[in-house]
Amino acid sequence: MNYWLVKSEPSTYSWDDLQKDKKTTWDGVRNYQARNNLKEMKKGDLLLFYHSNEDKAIVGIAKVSKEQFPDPKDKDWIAVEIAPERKLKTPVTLAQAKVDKKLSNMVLVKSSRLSVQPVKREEFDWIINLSEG
DNA sequence: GCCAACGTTGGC
DNA sequence: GCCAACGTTGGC
Repeated sequence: MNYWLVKSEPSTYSWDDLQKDKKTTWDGVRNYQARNNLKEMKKGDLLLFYHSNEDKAIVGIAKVSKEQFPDPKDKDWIAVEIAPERKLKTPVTLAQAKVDKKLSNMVLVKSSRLSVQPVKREEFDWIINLSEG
């Protein structure tokens, strides 16, 4: 079981949109590193759902409901399907992650532009702990 | 809205 | 294959 983080601008597609839709095709990724991460995703893997720009916070947990398939908009790229797992009780902000010793090595902090990134199990668990104690 | 950081493109 | 130019992302 692996853990990931995906980013979305809430004005484009928010956590609430995902909860409303019950599932969504995570397509439109046009970056090789991000694509490689998409390829690694297995059904049942958990994803942190991060709101960039407006919130700059991890707001929910989603899971991979369908493994890689061709991006419907461009067959040279791939997509996965994700479904909401649950909303975090309190969002964990980027500012929190930056100052937290356990999270300061996260890809989110180190390489902020990557839109699909791996998360370590310890990081994932600690984020849940920060959010829900 | 600005701009730094980074990835991609294309001329050589 | 190098690297300058360019476009995009995303924090501030």
